[in-house]
Amino acid sequence: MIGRVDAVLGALGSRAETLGISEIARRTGIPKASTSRIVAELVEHGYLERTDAGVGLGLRLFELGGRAARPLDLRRLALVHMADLRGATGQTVHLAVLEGTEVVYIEILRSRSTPPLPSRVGGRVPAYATGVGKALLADLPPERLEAHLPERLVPVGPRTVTDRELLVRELAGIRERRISYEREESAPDVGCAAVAIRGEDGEPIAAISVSVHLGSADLAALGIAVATAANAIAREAAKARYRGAGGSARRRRQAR
Amino acid sequence: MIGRVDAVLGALGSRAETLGISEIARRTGIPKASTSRIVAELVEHGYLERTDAGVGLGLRLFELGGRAARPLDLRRLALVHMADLRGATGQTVHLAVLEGTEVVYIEILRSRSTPPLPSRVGGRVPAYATGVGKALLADLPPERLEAHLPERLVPVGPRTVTDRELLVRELAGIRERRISYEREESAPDVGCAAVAIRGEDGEPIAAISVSVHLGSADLAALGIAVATAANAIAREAAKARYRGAGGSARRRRQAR
DNA sequence: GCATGCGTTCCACTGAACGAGACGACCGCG
DNA sequence: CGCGGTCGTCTCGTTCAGTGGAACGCATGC
Repeated sequence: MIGRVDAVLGALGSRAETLGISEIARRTGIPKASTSRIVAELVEHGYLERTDAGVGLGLRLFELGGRAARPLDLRRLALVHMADLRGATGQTVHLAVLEGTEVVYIEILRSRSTPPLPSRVGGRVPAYATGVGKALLADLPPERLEAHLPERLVPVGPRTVTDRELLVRELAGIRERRISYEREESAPDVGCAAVAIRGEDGEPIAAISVSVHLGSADLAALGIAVATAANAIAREAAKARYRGAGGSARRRRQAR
Repeated sequence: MIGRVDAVLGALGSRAETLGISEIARRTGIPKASTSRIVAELVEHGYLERTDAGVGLGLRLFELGGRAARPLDLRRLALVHMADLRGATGQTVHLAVLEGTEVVYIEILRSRSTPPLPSRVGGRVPAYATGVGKALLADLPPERLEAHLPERLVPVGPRTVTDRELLVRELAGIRERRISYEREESAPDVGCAAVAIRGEDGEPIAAISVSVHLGSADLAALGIAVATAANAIAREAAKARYRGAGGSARRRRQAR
């Protein structure tokens, strides 16, 4: 049942649109009568809303979304340091987490000096094609890397690395030097320096980055500033005993 | 089933905390075994996350929340005008919608000149105790007002109007002059001028306000600026054929 | 060791969820 | 205007997904 609810919500959330019952049914593969019933119940509870143009995601999600634990925690830890970094560099600053094979943007402090970026708070981009994503992938133990790479590396931007071996080698380099660079891998004309942030247990919990017009700034110099901010956030996380999400067996063992 | 899911999500969202299964069960009245199963399924789909401290709302809600139709639409219509208003007044600007007996804040552009406000994007406050709420209540047809007032008007701030007749009379005055004022009804030391924004069909779709230290500014003068911004937003809404949420019978009739 | 509380799993039960089909409303087209 | 197609909702017999009490292992405190 929750799978069906998720499918309906996902159909409406994938492109922030309103759809009719029949179209939702087509997209989710759920029969029309069932779709109608599920939608009616979701509307009743505020998760969906009816408009003249069809059904859209409802205010209840907006309210609950603002209370999601990880964004709240990470923002609390990172926001002042992000603002510091934006102040120091004059560029757009991102905070993102790794989720499956993608990064989800938690917070974006925008600057006019940076080109318009396709990134969106709450949005997802394939991790391998972004600076923050590569920083996070590089910080994983090698045996866990495979789970976070899709089978095929599809081009996202003009210079996305789609060769798996090349990418793995790049990640090894990032692991060594800790700073990840992106050059037009996710969007044209965009460069970026990113660093993973570690939680109390040394595991990566998020990554922070500065984005620029490619070629307009020295990425290596920016990388040092980003690493500085990442360290400050990591220290806050350690102080708060913060470790991100996941009650996994691995973490359970370490805690006991 | 969706009612139970909503109860679980609501228990975790009401105070942005993490809880154990047993505590969720106690708060929702759902038996522990069922709670455990529902939680497991919600975790599997990303709506909840497990941490060391318990279960919290998950990233999926964060992602979907950012795609809720009404906040997206209203922000698109209102954001530049809100920024204009903040620029002109130097104060914090709110955008809110009426939902049941409460307002939900859609966007808040904060200013340092305004005292720290308890309002929060995605948060709820009783409508009768806020400037934006009273503006929206006043703009309702009288026969629909009762549905948006709670049985008992509970004090929220030091000067909340808790006498029903007094409030109804005040709403009538707001209906006449259109500008709603708030003086410490929702929080101490806070004054506010607010105006309802109408959609294409003339129905109230949201309200916009400026908040100040009470006594630090002329609320009537601010009210005129707020009305100016509300008009501009209403014009955008009309241009976009925007009418807010609700596929009600009343609206259906007018559309045909 | 005992008591208490936690979270998970099991399993018999049942009623909530299910989907095919019907139907009225609406729309576009000839 | 009639027809065909699509929409969203409702009906109803079916069934299986969801349910909750009980059991259980684990952790904690006394």
